[in-house]
Amino acid sequence: MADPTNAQIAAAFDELGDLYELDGAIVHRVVAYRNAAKVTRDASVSVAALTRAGRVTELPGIGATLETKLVALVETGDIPQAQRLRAKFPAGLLEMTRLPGLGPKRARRLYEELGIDSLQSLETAARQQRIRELKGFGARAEENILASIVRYTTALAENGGDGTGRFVLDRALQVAEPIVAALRDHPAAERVELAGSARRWADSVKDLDIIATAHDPRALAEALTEMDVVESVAGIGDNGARVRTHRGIGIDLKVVAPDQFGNVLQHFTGSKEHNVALREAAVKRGLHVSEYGILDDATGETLRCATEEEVYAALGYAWIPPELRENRGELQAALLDGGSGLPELVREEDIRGDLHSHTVASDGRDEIEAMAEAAQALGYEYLAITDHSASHGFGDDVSPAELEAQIERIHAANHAFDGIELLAGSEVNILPDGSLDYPDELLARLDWVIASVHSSFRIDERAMTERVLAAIEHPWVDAIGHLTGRKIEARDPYAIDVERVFAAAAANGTMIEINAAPDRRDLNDVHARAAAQAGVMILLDTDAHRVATLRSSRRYGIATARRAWLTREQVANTRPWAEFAPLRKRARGGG
DNA sequence: GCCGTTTTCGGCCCGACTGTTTTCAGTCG
Repeated sequence: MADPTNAQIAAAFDELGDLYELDGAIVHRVVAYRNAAKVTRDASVSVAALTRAGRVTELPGIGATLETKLVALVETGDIPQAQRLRAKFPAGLLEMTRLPGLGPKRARRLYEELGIDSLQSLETAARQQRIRELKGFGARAEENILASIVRYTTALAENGGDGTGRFVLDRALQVAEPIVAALRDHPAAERVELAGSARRWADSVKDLDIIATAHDPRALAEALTEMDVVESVAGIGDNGARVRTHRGIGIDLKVVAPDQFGNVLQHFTGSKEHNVALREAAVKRGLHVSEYGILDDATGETLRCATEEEVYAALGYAWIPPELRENRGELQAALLDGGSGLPELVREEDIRGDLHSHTVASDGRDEIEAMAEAAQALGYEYLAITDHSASHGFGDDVSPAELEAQIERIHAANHAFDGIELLAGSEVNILPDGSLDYPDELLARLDWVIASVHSSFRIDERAMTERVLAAIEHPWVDAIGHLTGRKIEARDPYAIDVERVFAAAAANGTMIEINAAPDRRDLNDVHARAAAQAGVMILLDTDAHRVATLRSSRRYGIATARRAWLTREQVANTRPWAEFAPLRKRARGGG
């Protein structure tokens, strides 16, 4: 049996936490499981392998008890305590706790006192007005439960996902950025900042938080509610407004006092895990952090901060870029006294070229020349044209003969354009057996080859890993594209042993891209950090299929790189062409 | 269940909101 992936282990911890919570365990025990799930999900090495090596308690939040459970999970595929609790609580009960407003305590009472064990029996009981008979429940509770069930089930039907209703970041920013700009332009506004997971550049967001200060808070709140994008207003007052846009995304505007702006912005930027860790560390120094200020036990005074820099400084830290605020070591690194130092993160303007783009030769929309002009407009020194290969299908495949003609076209364009190097490339399919779909002689004639998986996603982890390793070891493969194939909020990554992949890529001098397409961002932040630590040269590519995305996608790749703690040096295509060219495997004698 | 420049036991971030209460538990972010 294959080892469970980190994602599978994390899911097992989450499930056990939920089950223990239903079972009435103290909250700290439940939190311990949720922490362990997150640590596992964020781990850059195989937690199963660490468990086998007897080293898993080196992970923060994993102690002797969880180690025992991990051993059982790795060796038998399940955890005995989970089996026991699953028998005790029906699966429908866990689903009930996912309804907003219905937690483990109340769900369990519904189960024990009314025998309700599913969303269906819950709905029936609410309609029959049997729930109000329970002490602590009333008619309002029945209404809310029915409304929650409707929202939950329609969300499930609409996005086919888990009903969490998250938005890929670019969709959310398309809404958020014009709103923030408009609020900043409003005469009543002083400061307006996006907060929350959008400010941290997370893969997806649930809703949008905007923090502001204003001469006339009410006027600013009204300005938001009157915007065309707003579908409905859930609330408005002197402290802000809460609205829903036509796109279905909720926006919470908070207008706060200027001397607390830093506290509030820091609090609502999160992440939750970052804030909890920040506060726990502060308590040990007699400081209590909240969105209103920092209460000092010694003086009884509350420090209010107009800026985030003041908040972090008061707690002994350098200001931490929002992309790093995930409790992945950033607090330790930011300590003013004894920290190891935060990395100088790569920036959008550091990028000097793009190594993955498409044209009309395959499924792109624009011609070589248009893409070249767009790249030049971005100040790039190089652009690789990498259309799909011979077996791509969808009517977009490029036969070997067509590729030969494409090489000529690209080289001709390269002569026509001054100041930019146009690379004749290809995004070659990695076939299920690990072979490529062009002959080696043709691959050798190209200036650049990026190899990707575009078919047979569901083969098992071992086969997928061997498949990609074959490409990594291939002499004419310079880089690997979108390694895990995930589509954010739409398609899970395929099973692949990223540790083996990164080790092989580092050993072979094969680069791995962060594909910047906003619905891919693949490598993800955790993988990209692990890859760089393993010595892999990271690329930042847009996979642009048209002129516009050559620019517009780039910042999502940068965001992932920054969330991965990457510096400019760790991203290969921050280098000028003269330095990048010899880094290609084919230039290093790889062929 | 984890963890240790106040601890191997006794702590574990902080506050708002909701609905049901008459002082609060549960839930959420």
